[in-house]
Amino acid sequence: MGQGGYELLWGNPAGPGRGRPAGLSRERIVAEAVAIAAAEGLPRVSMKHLAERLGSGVMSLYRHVPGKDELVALMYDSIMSTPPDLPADQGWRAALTAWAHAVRDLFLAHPWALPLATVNHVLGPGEAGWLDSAMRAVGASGFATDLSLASVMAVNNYVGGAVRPELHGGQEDPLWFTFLADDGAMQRFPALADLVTEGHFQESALLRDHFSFGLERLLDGLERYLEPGSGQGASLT
Amino acid sequence: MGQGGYELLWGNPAGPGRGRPAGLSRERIVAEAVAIAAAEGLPRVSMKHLAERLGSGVMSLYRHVPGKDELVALMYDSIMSTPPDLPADQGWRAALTAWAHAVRDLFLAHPWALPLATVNHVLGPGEAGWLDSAMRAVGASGFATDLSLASVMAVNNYVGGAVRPELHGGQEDPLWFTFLADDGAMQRFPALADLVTEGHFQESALLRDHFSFGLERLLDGLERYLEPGSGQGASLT
DNA sequence: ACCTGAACACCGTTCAAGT
DNA sequence: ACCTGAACACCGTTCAAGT
Repeated sequence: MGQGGYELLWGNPAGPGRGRPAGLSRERIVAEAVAIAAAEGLPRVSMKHLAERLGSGVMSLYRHVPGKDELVALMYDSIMSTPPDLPADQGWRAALTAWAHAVRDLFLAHPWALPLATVNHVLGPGEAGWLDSAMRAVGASGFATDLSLASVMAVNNYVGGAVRPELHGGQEDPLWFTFLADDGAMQRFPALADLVTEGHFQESALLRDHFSFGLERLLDGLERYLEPGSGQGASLT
Repeated sequence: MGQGGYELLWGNPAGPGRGRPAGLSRERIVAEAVAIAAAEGLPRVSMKHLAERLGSGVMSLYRHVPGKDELVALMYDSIMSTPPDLPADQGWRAALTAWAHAVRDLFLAHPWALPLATVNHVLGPGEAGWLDSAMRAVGASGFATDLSLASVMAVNNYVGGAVRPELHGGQEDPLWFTFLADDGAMQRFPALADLVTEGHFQESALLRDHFSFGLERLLDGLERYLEPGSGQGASLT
């Protein structure tokens, strides 16, 4: 216990309402930090800039938040404060499909959050709630917990990777393949050059197709495993 | 063209050998930066610290590299300088399996590089070579290019997400579920609490099982789509 | 012409001075 | 006791002084 100072990630929501916003509060700080990240990008979230936006002194922030790292953790968890609504009576596949698209929507709405997901962080109550909702939805079909977890993790892992091209592609600054579209690179990697000229890396409609295509394949594979149809039982190893 | 200063990402490998290492060179700078990231973590890669390690002045680095961002791009691409060896005559599934594990090994060997993959970056020749190797291996089975791309992307996206828990779990400081293992959280998320007590988030053997499990499901789904067995043709949409 | 130290505008956080 | 400004140890990069 007492891991660093991340306790407040799981702490009470800043106590019962005792009057007006009264100036600074943890909620207001986190909300403003999220707003800055959304509007100007995560690197612009500095204690100095944040305090300026809140009309307070820099050091006043440290009364409500132990430090920058914990603030970022709170920002990340805050965007997952409400778990998604999942169809309860249409089976595990419909539930996981809805869940996957909810995760996708979440990261499309908060592009700054995706790199944070790939960094070693503390599981907060928000993220735990999202995981829990998926586990319950899959578990409702009666699978063993380890099998449910493996399935949820597989979908979660896929989505985390698959949102990435959608975040970067289709925008005004397609950094990614800039150099592929040029001269010598075309000759070095002919298999890739075709794809660039056909627009597979830039058109957002194609990228969305890729997201759904991979998700459907994964769910097909899970379905074959979870509901073999034939006699073989379903065990993890 | 002239995108910022990332041209040198695709430029010649620093000219023909003209004598001894002679002090500073782009290769030496990038290699040392990678060594620092491996030993002390990416945040410790600062121009000042790097120059100190190289026994040079800070500003001398800017003679060989436009800036920090471009240096990081070069670091990232340098770890993919040699594409993986793939089995050439055992079909697309064997090739993609080998490729997926090679990507996994790459990020396990360079944990600092995974967050960079999720950030908007310029495709370098190294990463292009890895993609190209996968495209050629799958294309050899005769699928349409867009179908090959969708399959390679699906596997790539899955692996990028699935390596993540392996990087964080199984180490001495399992930050992730620290608070799940405690008191009230267990009651809020009972479905998750079981998994913690059973060790699903910490034991690296189980995490490796998860990686393979999801990959096999995805490949099963791709196989059913690419080789239907029944009469239906294979088209992307 | 080439190289690089000093200076600048930042950053997160400690520490002690203020009330 | 609570709050917060000044100070510290960083950071990447510009700019002009050095050779």
